[in-house]
Amino acid sequence: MVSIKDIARLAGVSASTVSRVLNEREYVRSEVRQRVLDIVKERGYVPNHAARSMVLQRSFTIGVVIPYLFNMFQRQLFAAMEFFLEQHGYKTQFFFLRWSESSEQAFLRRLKSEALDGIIFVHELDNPSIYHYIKEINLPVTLCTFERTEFGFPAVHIDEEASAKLATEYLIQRGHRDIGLITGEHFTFGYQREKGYKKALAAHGLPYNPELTIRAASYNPEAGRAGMLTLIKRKQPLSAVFAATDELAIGAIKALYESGVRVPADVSVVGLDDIDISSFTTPGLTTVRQPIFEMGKKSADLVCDWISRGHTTDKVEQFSTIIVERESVRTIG
Amino acid sequence: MVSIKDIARLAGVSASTVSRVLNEREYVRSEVRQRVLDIVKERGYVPNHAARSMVLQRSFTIGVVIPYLFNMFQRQLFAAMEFFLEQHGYKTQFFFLRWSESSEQAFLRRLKSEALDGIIFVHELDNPSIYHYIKEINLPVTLCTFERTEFGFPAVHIDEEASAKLATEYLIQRGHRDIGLITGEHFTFGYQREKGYKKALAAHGLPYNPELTIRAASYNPEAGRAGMLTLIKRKQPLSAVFAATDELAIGAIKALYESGVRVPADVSVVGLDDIDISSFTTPGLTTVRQPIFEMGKKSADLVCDWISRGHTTDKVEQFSTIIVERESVRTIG
DNA sequence: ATAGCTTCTGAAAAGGTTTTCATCTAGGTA
DNA sequence: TACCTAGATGAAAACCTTTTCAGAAGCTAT
Repeated sequence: MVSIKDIARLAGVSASTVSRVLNEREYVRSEVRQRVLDIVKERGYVPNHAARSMVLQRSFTIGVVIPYLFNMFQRQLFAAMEFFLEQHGYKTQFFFLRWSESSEQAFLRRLKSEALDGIIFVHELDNPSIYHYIKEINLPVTLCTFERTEFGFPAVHIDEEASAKLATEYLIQRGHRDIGLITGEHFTFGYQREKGYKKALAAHGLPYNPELTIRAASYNPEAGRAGMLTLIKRKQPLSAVFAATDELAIGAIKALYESGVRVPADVSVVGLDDIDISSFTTPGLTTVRQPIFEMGKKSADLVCDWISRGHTTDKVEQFSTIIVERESVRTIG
Repeated sequence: MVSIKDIARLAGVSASTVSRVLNEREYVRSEVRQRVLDIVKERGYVPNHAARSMVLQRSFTIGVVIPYLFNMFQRQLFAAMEFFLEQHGYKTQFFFLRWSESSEQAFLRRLKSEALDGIIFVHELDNPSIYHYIKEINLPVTLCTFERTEFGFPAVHIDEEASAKLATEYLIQRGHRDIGLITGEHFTFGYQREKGYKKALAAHGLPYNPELTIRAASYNPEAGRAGMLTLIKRKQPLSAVFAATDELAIGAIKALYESGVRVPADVSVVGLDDIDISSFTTPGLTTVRQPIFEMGKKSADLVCDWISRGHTTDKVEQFSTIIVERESVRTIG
């Protein structure tokens, strides 16, 4: 590997001068500059990243921290983040937290060992000690899909509760009274969406029947399918289901189909997220759209803002959500 | 940030000794070792990654290079790779190639600037110059989803052609004669799968009708939907479609459904990949299974093998594929 | 002629680690 | 007693950059 010293020697100048040329500093004769540039090009010289990041005390990379459930929603979010982070000149480094103490420790170690320039947290962590640490070392950060106002971190999110309420009310307005819920555990959004569902019922004077809610093991289609199957077994009156994520909804529809229940003729289903596969299911999934791409972009912009500005902007961006009507809901009565 | 020197000072020893303790070298009194370890723990010291990687001339990270089509197949592949790479003690760094000359140059620059310990290439690149360069600098590498025997790189892949042939023959054996093809461009697997389709027709004495093949703009559901729509417009006799990827198939089914054509009653569809959403579509997608998880694992194992062994194993692992029967195909006649 | 700028350049330090080499001590051997 | 060896430790070099500081050369203003 060719180093800056090699270039210096070849050009008959010092390493400092080469560095000045490369970093576009002033005070170097244009004739010298050209000579150095030529040699750099000829030899294919590229600055060593480790050396640079050591002396500069930064790594030009943003960490994206995410609990290990690598689903379709996250895929879309990542694609957006990576794209815009790169536009800002940063590399993206993913950290998949695997929900164990040791994985959290490992994360903290990596956080210290690599001089990350910033972090995006996707989904809320169980253990707030990490946030305290980040706060303490004053590392640029933004939260994505949730907020924690007490830390003063910038955040981008939707109103989870209101969105779930919107989905549920959509069903109520179409005459549904016996509405099931399939949600998951461990993540705040799961609980918030459950709360939104309950609020919708309450707002319309509908009783809450615990027999109609399923707390699935995860948020993926398989969990949705299993959840729907047990819901069916309970033999409660049921005309519609709100699934807390589109993936759960897709699984639920499959379970209904397998059980000979027609969607939406017999049971209606609405999801939340609007991942891109949702417009390709049959029937098309009626759901609440979360602007995934824009949220990814905004997250990237906010960390980079903090970094370049040198201090937090403390900005919380709440994106609004809308119903997107497809074919999985019917109007009754 | 606390450095090795701080620990040394605190423990009343030299930095060398601390380093020896941390790297589990011999020749350090157990009493001293314990003292150092205690202080390391107390201060939360973690070695600086940039410094280590500079002196060691390695980065403990594997690059995963992939053309920018971040689809569901790749999501599953990534999840597997990242998981096993971490088990081997490596970090994963993704490089999304965005199909421009400049993006390839940028990739090469990053390749040189970060001392990657190894690379996994997913999907074949248009431009073989990168492979030549890798070969030249003798960087541990493995190819995933394709092979290039002339370079002697280890590879994990399936027989694309045979798998497509298998899918097509499955339709032929069920009495289908007028079989459409929806594939995509730019990627070798797309062309190989097309070839497999043609071979199946030929092997069974069926004529190849170019009016029945669609070369879609991409490999995602949207492209599949658009492709199917134009195929329908051509008004050729058609009883089945082979879609080169499951995502294309999902889009095709949607288009059929929108056009009032029943699947599988009127037209049968088979895909290839068996991504995990395929068992959740309605009807369930009959497809050819590619062992995605195992392939991801194997790719990780092979690079790590090369690294630890110090020389290439030159091993090409061809995974076998099987039909997984679901509900999107009917038997006629 | 002197002092004081400007422009350009190089030497050297710094950043945090690993490793080599040298040194020191204690114990064993001739 | 003199010498050697093994174990334990520290000093210093090396990895590759950037940046600070100092100095040289050429110019302008006094």
